Amino acid sequence: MSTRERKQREIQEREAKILECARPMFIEGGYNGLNMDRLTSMLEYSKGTIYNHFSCKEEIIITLAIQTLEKRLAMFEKASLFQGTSRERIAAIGTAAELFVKLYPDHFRVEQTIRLDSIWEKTSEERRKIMANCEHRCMGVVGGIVRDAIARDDLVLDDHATPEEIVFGLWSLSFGGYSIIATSNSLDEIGISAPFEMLRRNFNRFLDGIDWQPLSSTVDYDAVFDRVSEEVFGNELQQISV
Amino acid sequence: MSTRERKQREIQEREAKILECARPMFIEGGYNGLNMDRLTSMLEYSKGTIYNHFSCKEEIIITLAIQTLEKRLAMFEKASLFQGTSRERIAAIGTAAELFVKLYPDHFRVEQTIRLDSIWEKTSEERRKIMANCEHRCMGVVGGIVRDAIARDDLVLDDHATPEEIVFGLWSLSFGGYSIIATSNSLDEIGISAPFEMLRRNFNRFLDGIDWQPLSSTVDYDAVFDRVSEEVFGNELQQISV
DNA sequence: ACAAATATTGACGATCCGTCAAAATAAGAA
DNA sequence: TTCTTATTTTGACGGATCGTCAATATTTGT
Repeated sequence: MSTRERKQREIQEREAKILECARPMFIEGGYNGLNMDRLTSMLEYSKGTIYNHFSCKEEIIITLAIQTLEKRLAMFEKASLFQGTSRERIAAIGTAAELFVKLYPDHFRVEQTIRLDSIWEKTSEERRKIMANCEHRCMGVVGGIVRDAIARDDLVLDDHATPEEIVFGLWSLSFGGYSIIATSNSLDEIGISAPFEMLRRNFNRFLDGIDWQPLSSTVDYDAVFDRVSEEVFGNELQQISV
Repeated sequence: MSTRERKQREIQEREAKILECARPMFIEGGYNGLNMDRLTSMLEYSKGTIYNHFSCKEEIIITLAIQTLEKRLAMFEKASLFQGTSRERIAAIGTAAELFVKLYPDHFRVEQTIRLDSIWEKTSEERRKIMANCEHRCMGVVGGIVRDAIARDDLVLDDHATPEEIVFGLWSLSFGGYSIIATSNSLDEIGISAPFEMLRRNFNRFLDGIDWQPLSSTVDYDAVFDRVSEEVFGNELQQISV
């Protein structure tokens, strides 16, 4: 029965090939750039075979998104294991987020596309769940650090605030910042140069705002960024120049 | 020569009609939902006439975005005239941003679509400039308040920080937050209920983080939100229930 | 060796964008 | 008013692309 296994492996490999071919096409020209006819002619498989793997174009795109979301989750989980104060650990998450954006600069465009309702509607419930799962686990990792900070008295939340509210804040700030960086043309012109550094400082301003100890006035979190980059993500970073 | 003027007016009116018809189509089904053939058959004009106004589908969509961006700019300018401390005035901007999102809930989807590279590329330089202008002026309004706060000693920036950096922070936080609210399904499940209130509190956390006086611990900025809503935007709000 | 089940193919139908030659209308001249 | 010229409007059509499905090829089981 080894033929059965071989067949399965071949199917897996083919799926990987399809995605490998589709990704640069999408990066190049977005939703319209990913052309099913061209994809067909570039691969050695026919239209029908590709449609056996993915029931529609949108399913390919959401799978591209899932691929990178899984990388992000892995990076967040690695970052959360960083040894240090709770504030250093949340800084490590910030580092992971920034390095992720730089390692996979196309991810935002894929995710932005897939979130358009007209496209989202055509994706399968199954893959949507995988995406949601990735996201929830990412938030879970961050939430864990917030709760840990509270447990260690590094952070005190006022009356009705929840850890999720803080996670939402960090998420908003990062997501918004990276979206602006990714989609806005000519930030320079409006006085925003070195936006990544700006975002990092704004991240610290938010954390200082909730009095998450120790404050950025007493600890150099840029140094933490560098340490995390090297100690935790040294491997990943060899491929690019930050 | 009154016929010439009449003709011009008719063209203006027709353009308005096209956009009026296109907007609900786009809201309903996004980029694909805006169907040029259907648009044609719903209006009493033919395909060619519509293409005399807009050289392509994307031009219609960017014009929809510009329409609401102009409303936002007007709201920001109105908000910036609010009489009070600099911190109250920035709170007024926050109020304007939130009310804008609630008044024009479809704006984010339009803007998200237009920012996709594959669509952006097809828009005219002319309309892109109009969009950029709207955006820059919005940021200018906010920047003005930040500079005013510095001049009044309500706010002190550290060494290398610029007013633009603060604007970028507020922009990231708001844009990110509203994007998440608009596109994320089931925020409830992950512990984020009443996200607008959360975002407002996070907005204040950021401002407290940079020590913008007077802090939210001494002033009830929710009350300011209510005052601004009524005093400045009472008219606009009659049409909706916040 | 043959039958049944499964996988693959690519021509085709359907949809939709944008064009352009022809028709209609408006403007100007006689 | 009537005829000519300029402008505007029309909608049938070409071209591109998505997804289907009957026909073909391959694999599995007896």
